[in-house]
Amino acid sequence: MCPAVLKAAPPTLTQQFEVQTAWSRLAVDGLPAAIRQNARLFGSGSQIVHEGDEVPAVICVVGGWIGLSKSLDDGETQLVDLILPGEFIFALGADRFTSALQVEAITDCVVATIPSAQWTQLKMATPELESLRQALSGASRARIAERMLRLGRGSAEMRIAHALLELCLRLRAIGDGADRTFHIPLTQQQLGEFTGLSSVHVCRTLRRLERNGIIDVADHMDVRVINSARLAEIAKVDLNHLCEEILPDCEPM
Amino acid sequence: MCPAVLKAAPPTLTQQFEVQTAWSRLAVDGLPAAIRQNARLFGSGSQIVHEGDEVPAVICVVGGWIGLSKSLDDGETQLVDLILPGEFIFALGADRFTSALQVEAITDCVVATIPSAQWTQLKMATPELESLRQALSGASRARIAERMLRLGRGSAEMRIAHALLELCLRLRAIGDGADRTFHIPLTQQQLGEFTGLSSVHVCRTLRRLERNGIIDVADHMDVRVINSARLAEIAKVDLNHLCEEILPDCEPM
DNA sequence: CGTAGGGTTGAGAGGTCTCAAAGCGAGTGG
DNA sequence: CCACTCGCTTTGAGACCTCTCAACCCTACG
Repeated sequence: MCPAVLKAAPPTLTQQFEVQTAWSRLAVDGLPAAIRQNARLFGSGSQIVHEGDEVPAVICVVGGWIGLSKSLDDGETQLVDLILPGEFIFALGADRFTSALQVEAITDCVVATIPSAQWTQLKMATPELESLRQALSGASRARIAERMLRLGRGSAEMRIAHALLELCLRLRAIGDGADRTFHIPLTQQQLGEFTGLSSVHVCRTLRRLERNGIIDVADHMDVRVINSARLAEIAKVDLNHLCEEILPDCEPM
Repeated sequence: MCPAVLKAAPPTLTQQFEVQTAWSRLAVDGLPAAIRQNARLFGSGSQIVHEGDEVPAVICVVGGWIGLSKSLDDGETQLVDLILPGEFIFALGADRFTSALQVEAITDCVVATIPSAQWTQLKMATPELESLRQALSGASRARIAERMLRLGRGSAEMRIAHALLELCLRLRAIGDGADRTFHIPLTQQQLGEFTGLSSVHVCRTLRRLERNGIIDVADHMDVRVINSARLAEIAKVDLNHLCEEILPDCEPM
């Protein structure tokens, strides 16, 4: 079920660096090399770091979607954050050796895990990496807070609407989902784990939004936002504000 | 309602440094001085950083409880994290100028906000500060993930039980709440904002736990955990594991 | 003594969950 | 090429949990 690592990263991986990201615009010489050197391919569903594993200092997602999750013993799972291409994962645990979160490949993906020692070296060479870390982990924290607010206080509709808008903005930021059409590589079950809903209720909620002409969902989560103003209203978000908050840099939609 | 800053920190503040913390055990010469220099007293309810404000690099909580929260326009609020004496707040926003969270004094408290420039200097002088940052922000992230899991998937009882255990452990770690008796300076309303419940339901849930002989709650949140094994079972936590995860260093209870 | 801010308790409404069954599409082996 | 299976989606029905509203109590405080 979980084919572990597929294979060492093939040379073509370099092409994936074309994703426009915060760090690709930074003049950080060592970083691309370090990423290239550590990049590996993971099959969808495979664990990149197990909960409790020794963890690398930084995990760079080059291509594909990563999920950070946490589970109860009975299997109930919460997707705490989704990491998209161009984003990094920092500070997985309280000590530097144990991960508090499970890091799983949602889709097939290319990921570079950078060991602490190497990261320290890189930071010596390029102090800008510190601002990069700050920007990316701040953005992650902001996203999580925003989601947590709706998890604690919002309706199913609000949570779904918010999740769709968040993902739409983030995808746009990496050059995907222009014209507010995009694919979400999650099952309704996983979207439920992300929003704290049962898969059944995710389905109902999506269809209600669709019936009301706010979005359109085709085969397996091909989403088109038809009425983004209305969707933002349901999600109770200010799009401009959300954008500034959850993206390292941005323009509104 | 919100008396802003009460006054500049009086000399007696130094006494509050007695709290045993991760960083007090670190040989970091510059830090206590920097904290003393920037420490101020805030009255309960006052804003330390407003959502959207320019933010300091680090906020050090010397005494009292701080709440990090996020609100919807209609006033619905989620307490994303609670910061206790000895803990620091890092990386409030995606850019370094805008806070994604509201930072509010829950009780009267002593807080030192360290500007970016000074923090950078301190880090130059004492590289260990980097591990400190990593430990503390990792712990915060772990706590948030743990809570988010229960927010998304758990019952009211599980959330309350977890919150009580988390706070009990964290208080014990700073020398408070030995014998599993401790005071939580939150109203039931605020505990509801922390756990994603209405204040009414917080009340009912606490009383149910009390009726079942698991905890005892006296005037205004003086909590005594009577049956910690049962409470952990309800919270679905492994105390040892939780301890390692959410505290920078620890012993189980 | 009156007021205000919590806490407690009840009743009813509503949202979300679970269980269950059926539909659909892609991949597989006959 | 067709059955078959498997995973995912869709829909219905009923149960259950939590919310809201509302009243009352209690304590601290002016």
